[in-house]
Amino acid sequence: MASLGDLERSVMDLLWDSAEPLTANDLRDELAANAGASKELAVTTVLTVLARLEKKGLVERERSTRPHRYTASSSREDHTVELLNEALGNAQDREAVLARFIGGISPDEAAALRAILDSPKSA
Amino acid sequence: MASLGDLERSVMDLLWDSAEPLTANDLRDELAANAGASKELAVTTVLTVLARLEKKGLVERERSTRPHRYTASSSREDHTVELLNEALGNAQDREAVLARFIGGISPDEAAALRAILDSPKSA
DNA sequence: GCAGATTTCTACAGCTCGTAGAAACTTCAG
DNA sequence: CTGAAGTTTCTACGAGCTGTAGAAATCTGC
Repeated sequence: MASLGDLERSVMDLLWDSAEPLTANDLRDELAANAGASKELAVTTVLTVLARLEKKGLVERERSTRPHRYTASSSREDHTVELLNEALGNAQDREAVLARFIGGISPDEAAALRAILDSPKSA
Repeated sequence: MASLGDLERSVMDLLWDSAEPLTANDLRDELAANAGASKELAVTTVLTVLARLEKKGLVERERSTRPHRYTASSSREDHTVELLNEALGNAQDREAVLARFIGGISPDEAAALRAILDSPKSA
């Protein structure tokens, strides 16, 4: 239950980047703006996608207000972490994977990682 | 170009676990054994899946031998790392994600990570 | 109560995946 | 060389997911 389609992803990106909840119309407008005039989606299209994202648990909807307002149910980072864990899930020897993974990241990120590991975050 | 279907995944698992290249018949038999008698796939089914996996670049095929022999083109770990990077790919602030990710792994793995980071692997 | 905005329902085309038969091809025995 | 048995390729279909949206139902303010 992870991979998103292109449009679903675009919608999520907008929701993640927005501090405020957005309506379907807001999203339609933003999508049009971001993609140039080439993309003039029908509002029903956006609503369908939102309904699907809601069903997938990725967005929440305020039904109280009349134009329903949608928000991402978790941050982009948390979502990405979920993806990472999912990808790691079906790996038996996690450590071997992590080793290789670490080997491939930039020195900056390695430094950041070390800082995180050494930080007293595990209270 | 990442997610595999159930059967595709099963086939990859067998190929990854095998030191030797396998034929479609080998795979059909193993699949039947692993899944109990419930699964008696036609060989053509296995061949179709193998062809698709080959097209995806996940398996390689020896056409020289008569029953073609198939091998995974990269190790399970390398493949998983690719998935990880793919998941991270569409995240802007990789460090924030990594921080959260690290926060969620087990102490053992954290220790392993530290060891990896500190090791003189970057030759 | 109605017009306009909004949401829900229904639908379809394109793609992937599991599944496999039919047809073509290869190879070995006789 | 010829045919049978094994192997591979071609073609296909149904199910599920995604982009897309019209039609119909619903709501809301005037």
